[in-house]
Amino acid sequence: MFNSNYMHSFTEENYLKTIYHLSSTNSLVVSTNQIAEITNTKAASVTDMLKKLSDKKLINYIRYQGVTLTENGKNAALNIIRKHRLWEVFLVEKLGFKWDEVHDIAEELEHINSEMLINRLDDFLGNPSADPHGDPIPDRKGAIQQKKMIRISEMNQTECGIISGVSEHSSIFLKLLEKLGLTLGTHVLVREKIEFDGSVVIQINEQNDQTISRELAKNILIML
Amino acid sequence: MFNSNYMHSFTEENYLKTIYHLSSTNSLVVSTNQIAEITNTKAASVTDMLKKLSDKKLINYIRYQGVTLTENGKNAALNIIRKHRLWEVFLVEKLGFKWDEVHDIAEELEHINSEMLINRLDDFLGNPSADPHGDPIPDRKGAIQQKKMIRISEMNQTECGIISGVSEHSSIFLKLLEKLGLTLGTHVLVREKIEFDGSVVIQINEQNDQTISRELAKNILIML
DNA sequence: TTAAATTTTTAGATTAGTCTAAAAAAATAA
DNA sequence: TTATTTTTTTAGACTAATCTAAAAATTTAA
Repeated sequence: MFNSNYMHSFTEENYLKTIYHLSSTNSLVVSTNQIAEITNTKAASVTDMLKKLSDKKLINYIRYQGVTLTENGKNAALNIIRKHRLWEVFLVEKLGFKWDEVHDIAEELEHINSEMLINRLDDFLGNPSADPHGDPIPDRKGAIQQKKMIRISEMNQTECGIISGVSEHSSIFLKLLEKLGLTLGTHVLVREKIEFDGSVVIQINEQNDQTISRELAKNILIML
Repeated sequence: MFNSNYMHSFTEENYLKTIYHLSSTNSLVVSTNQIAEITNTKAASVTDMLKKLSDKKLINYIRYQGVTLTENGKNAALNIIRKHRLWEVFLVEKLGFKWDEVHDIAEELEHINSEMLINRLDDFLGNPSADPHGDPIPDRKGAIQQKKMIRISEMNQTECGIISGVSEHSSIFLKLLEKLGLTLGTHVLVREKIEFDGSVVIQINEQNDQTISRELAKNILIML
């Protein structure tokens, strides 16, 4: 019953997901060491798994040269990401979790295997287009509409927009944003950019001004 | 992160659940072969796992003599059963699944590890006392209030009651009950008991009469 | 453009959960 | 109460996913 043709093991799924994320945030071609770091394993273990995923035609793999996902591999990865993000919406919208509490639980739920389940969940949630962190949710065919967003650190003085995403998902970061009132949907206007340390003075929701560090400004995504 | 002290592997959890079920439906002491049959493994594999569970103090195990659950083992089993049944309620009540469709998905969901998740799910569902098949849901302390129920096959002529549970959970059986209008909450009166083959003539919801086989009558539970 | 450093792969071992075949214990029957 | 059958355990092997140590390939630097 478990692990039929079109199914992949828990571990294989995590590798595919990792390769997808690395491939879309860093270089298109992903290296063994990059994967080892994210999955908390050793390079030797990664090599073994890459051979296996390559045999299954889920990745394009050439020794010493890194990997890319095949069409099948990409679809599998997007499906896992779809499940992860839908479950996150469920946890926040229906069960009252905070946005910094849902990642680990969704990491488990994303491996539950039932297309019917996930499509019904999707409908139950009203077919949301983004998860609680603003990340887009692939539809049932794997199509993902990536909104064009810009980091606060890349904005110019007097520019403004709405906080629509984050590029860092750690609980410590999300809790801080919450405390500073920098949650999704917040209106941000750039008052001043401090050249010395990269910090930015912003106006929040057309009210108070606040200075945020470069580290913070780099990880908050704005839709203009 | 995975499998800390108080956590058990997917496989260990399934063994504990199986032992609990066998212990409460058959004899208190469970045999190696019984477990092998339910878990679809060989007796030799079961013996290996029994040693492991015994080392972890989850079962009382004496070679050649079968096993019982320890207090810890019983709590672990009840927690898995709680999760399984709450997820079944979720699937039926919130996602519109039918009662014969939820078992396999709940088999996967029951292994998701988060006490907070399951307690919030419990609240979200309105703290149900039974799952879609009428099986009682243990509370967060593992307490389970077993309703006193009787099989239709054990009822006498002229006795009546409400269908409140089933002792068989296969899709084929549940679909049949659905077709015959014998779902939970249905009122049943015993008109006649056919001695020859054990079939029973029943009146359904104070309306039409119907004859059901012994096999069916044995697996429908009534609250008088 | 060779030498040094880094990255990646191979070789061989380990663990969890499973298997088959054979041995040991217990239950049943003659 | 001995012989036969059944159940359970042991012994030894296999697979997936991991590891360490060492070898091979690639990249960087002198």
